[in-house]
Amino acid sequence: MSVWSTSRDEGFTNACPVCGNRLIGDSEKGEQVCPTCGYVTLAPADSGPEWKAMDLEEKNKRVRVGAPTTLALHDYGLTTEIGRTMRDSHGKYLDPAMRATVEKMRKWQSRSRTINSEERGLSNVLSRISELCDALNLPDNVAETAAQIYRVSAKKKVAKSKSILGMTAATVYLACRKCGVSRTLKEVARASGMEKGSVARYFRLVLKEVEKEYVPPPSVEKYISKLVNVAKIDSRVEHLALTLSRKTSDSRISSGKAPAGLAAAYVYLSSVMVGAHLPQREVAEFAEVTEVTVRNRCREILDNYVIRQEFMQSK
DNA sequence: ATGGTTTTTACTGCGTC
DNA sequence: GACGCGGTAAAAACCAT
Repeated sequence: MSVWSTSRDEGFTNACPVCGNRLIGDSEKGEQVCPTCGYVTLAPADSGPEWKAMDLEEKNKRVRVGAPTTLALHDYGLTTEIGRTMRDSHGKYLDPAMRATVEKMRKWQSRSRTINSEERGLSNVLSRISELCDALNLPDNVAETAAQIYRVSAKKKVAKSKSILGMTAATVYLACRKCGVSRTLKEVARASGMEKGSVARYFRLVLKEVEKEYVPPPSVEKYISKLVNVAKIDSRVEHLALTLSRKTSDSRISSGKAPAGLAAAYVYLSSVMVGAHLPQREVAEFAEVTEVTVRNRCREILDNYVIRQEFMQSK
């Protein structure tokens, strides 16, 4: 980052952005080469008009749409280019094979540079977002939503100098909630390899800055369906759990309680009533809560409602 | 930061197979 | 004995203030 944002004056004593080693080379020509990885940079001060003009032409041919060329070209006054001199860092001419290689590199370099750094960063994050969505087996619409959220937060500068990992996890989690897909913060955190707490922090940030109003977590019903799916439970159990949940939707029971725990309780109760009788242990495990929580929710449901036979018949 | 609420951890006792 | 279940106290996590 510092490499890209330093001013022209001090930009020449920098470390290689690829491997971190100190760059060496001809500052008069404006070229600097990394002795280790071969990274070459050309200072904007030395970017002569001839190749600049060529680049503009090339750009106009290749790029159909995008930011104004001046903006895209100049990278805020800092640009990276592989020189055309075909000499190595000691001024010696390169052999033909090396010339070809460098020529190829230069071509790619110039192509990739036609996209400005902001867009490059954006596409990087967007691909990370879709990776995370893949890992979580999320449907396309969630990935789309996540991408949209990130675009907005990038535009609003919320993502500025924030961890890419944190932002991707937060946007994906928010997208899940917006789409009503039941993925817990825990699951998203696990898939992204982050601490739950830090994902939560980023999530709150994105929620506050990008999504003006509060997005409620998925309903208990959603959790029930998910739980039944992942645990491959009889659909009769699901049906009963859902009716049970609807008939007893009550602030006394649900307010302030983790939906996953409630869902587990409904599924457990239903499994007993239907005769499948899953162990609490299993239901709790699939719902990612503890047995204690399942018991507590069960007790509260049974304390507040008399569950009559009708529920079982009305399947 | 704090206090209230919820969840988890860890442990115990009970009945049944 | 092992297993499933119910309960409890205390720690930890969470959330609004």
